[in-house]
Amino acid sequence: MNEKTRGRPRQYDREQVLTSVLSLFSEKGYSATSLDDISEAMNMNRPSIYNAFGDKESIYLHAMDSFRKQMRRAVGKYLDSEYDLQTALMNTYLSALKIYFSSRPAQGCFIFCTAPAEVINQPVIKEKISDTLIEVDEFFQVLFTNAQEQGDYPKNMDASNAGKLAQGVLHTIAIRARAGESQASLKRFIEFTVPVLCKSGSNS
Amino acid sequence: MNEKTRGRPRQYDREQVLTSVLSLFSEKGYSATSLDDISEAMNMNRPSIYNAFGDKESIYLHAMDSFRKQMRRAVGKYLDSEYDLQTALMNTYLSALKIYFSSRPAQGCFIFCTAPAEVINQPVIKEKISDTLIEVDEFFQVLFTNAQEQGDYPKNMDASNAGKLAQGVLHTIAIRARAGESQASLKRFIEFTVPVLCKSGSNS
DNA sequence: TTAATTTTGTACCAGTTCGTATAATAGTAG
DNA sequence: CTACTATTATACGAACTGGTACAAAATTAA
Repeated sequence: MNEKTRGRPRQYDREQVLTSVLSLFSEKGYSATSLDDISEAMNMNRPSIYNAFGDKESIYLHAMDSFRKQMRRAVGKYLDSEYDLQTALMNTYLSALKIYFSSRPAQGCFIFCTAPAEVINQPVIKEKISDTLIEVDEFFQVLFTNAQEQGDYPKNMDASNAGKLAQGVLHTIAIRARAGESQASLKRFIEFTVPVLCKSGSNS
Repeated sequence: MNEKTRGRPRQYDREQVLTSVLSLFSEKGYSATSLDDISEAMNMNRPSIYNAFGDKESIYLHAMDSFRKQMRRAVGKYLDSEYDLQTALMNTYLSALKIYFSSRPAQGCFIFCTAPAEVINQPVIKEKISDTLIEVDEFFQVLFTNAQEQGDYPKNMDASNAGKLAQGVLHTIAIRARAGESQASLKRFIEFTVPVLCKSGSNS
């Protein structure tokens, strides 16, 4: 696995430093994070960082990708249709909660809590956050479509908008976690919410 | 209304410059906005700004208050119980949409899109955003409680969490608007969502 | 007028910002 | 051993940062 290349060998591990800078950006946001901060967190000096990841905006974009990967690893399995709708939603939200509360104090969702601030003057970030929204919408939409096929969700409901609403729940718990609302309170909230999302239509 | 006071008269209008700086912060976020930007937007020089509003963080907090006032003016009337639940929710969301799309490009909600980024290292902003969440939760909770009293919403449902979910819808349309989703698309989304929020329980 | 008071305008400061030019280092290839 | 190459390390610079000291200006009070 360690192909020998010419030149001085790099001392950093790409995945690892991305994780570090992700948690740094997650704490301070994009604009409040300086390259000195980044350099210290990555334990790399400036030219190395530039060589590896480009400028500050580009580093941030890499961090966004890294976070998306992390989320996919956590919830991708719930796309398998062995889970019924209610279970898949519940597990997805619980997985998200775990990530949102994984540091102290809770930082919520890296993307939805820090990227929106930058969006107006940073078109590339805007595009990536929009892309993220679409991917997550599709994730949830699949859940509802599968449920419709299995008679678990009314077919007259719009699975696309249902998916958007389901992502909306993610947004609000992200913001609330970061604002200091407790994990227990948010767990009660999703326990209330999941049945609402599922049964809307003609159930009891 | 123009009480004569000693000293050189001020040349700025407090409400007006707050509106200006609100729109500036809304565009760039807290950290990316410099005092030079602020000074230019307010058309005031630095010492005057300090004298009137304090330091940068304090200016931002004033802008948050100003935005909250604006929202209250827009949706406060829907607390009157002459509106049924569905109408009150719909009108509230439509009013929010109007504000979220009031500039080009759409900037979404000033508070929920720019403040969360700063929350971890700025306790005062964290407290104010938490305070905002509580106020809005209570607003929506009142809507559901009133509906329960009028037999318009099932009494076995938890009005508090229903209110939180209703605010969640606000969060997601705020983020989506800022990320570039169209107003028409978001209108369709809330038209789907409002019935879901209202009928959850034992309706058709 | 003169003094007192408040706001405005200018100019500055020390610290930080992002980015890069240049040199040193640690490997491989021949 | 010598060239070559890729990474690391140092150091710098021009622009900008938030905040303030100090003087000028515009008003009221006496």
